Amino acid sequence: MSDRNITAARRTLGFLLRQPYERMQREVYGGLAARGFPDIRPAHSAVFRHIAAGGSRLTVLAEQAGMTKQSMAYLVEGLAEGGYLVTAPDPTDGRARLVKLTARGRRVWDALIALSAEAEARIAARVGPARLAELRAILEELAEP
Amino acid sequence: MSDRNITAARRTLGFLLRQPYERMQREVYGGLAARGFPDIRPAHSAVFRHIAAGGSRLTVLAEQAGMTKQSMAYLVEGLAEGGYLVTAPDPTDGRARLVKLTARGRRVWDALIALSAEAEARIAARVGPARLAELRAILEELAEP
DNA sequence: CGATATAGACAGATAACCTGTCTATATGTC
DNA sequence: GACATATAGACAGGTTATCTGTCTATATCG
Repeated sequence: MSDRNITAARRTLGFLLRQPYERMQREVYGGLAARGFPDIRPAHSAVFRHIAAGGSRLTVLAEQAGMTKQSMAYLVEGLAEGGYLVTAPDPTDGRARLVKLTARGRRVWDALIALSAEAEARIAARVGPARLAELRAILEELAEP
Repeated sequence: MSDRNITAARRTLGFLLRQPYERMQREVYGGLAARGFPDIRPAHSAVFRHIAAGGSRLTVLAEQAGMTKQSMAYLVEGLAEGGYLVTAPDPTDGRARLVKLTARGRRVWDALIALSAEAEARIAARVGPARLAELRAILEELAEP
């Protein structure tokens, strides 16, 4: 009734992908806020996802996340202010600085993984573990090259 | 090597959902630009997706899209400037205006549907139609309540 | 050593949202 | 019909997450 256009055209795959993605995002970042990290936002995952144990260069992080150095610098700056990261000069290159997680940052990373797993478990509870595994397999296949 | 963290934790479902979603988005809106609609951006789909044939009220569009009236007004304003929409007073309510697609707006809608179908067909070509149908079925199931 | 490339800082812009407030118009109640 | 309340949307202003362009300091290569 309200969505005459959509149902006539049926829902696009993009729309169908976005719904659970955004739902998971709300659940995960809501959970993070509830666990005492209210200033961690979805965009920050670009940092957490790629940062190496021994620290990473801004430029490398930006490249891995597929964004500009400036954008990454903005995200890193916010996280550093919140005490999730520290930066130190790179001893092997005077131009560079290494960005490293603090203990607090590592706790966020752990929480992020745990909350994602919980959200995924809720999906398994809804559609069954087999369907979830199928979904995962297809998405992994799509992610490949 | 670079993604030690991620592979250790394996890729989150959220991450796996986002990749094809963003890819489709790039393909669809890139295609739209190539077809002569370079000023249509992903956010505008919130308007196209919900607008009724006879015109819709701003407030209704905002509600259907899950955003504020102000945000919807911003999107509608841009589309009206581009000649994709017109607004007219609602004859049944002096406070309201009806937002309607122009012929140009309808061409965008058609292109949006066609380009989404093409993107989906490319996925079918990669993973096979059966896998795509499975993906769609699971996502539809997740979208339900 | 000098030319060129790279790391990241600084300045400024834009898109896509948000909250809060205000006016005009409707609507339901007495 | 008057008045209280609700609704439609405009106006002002803020934030987040990106971008481009430019600049300096440091490296590296020939």
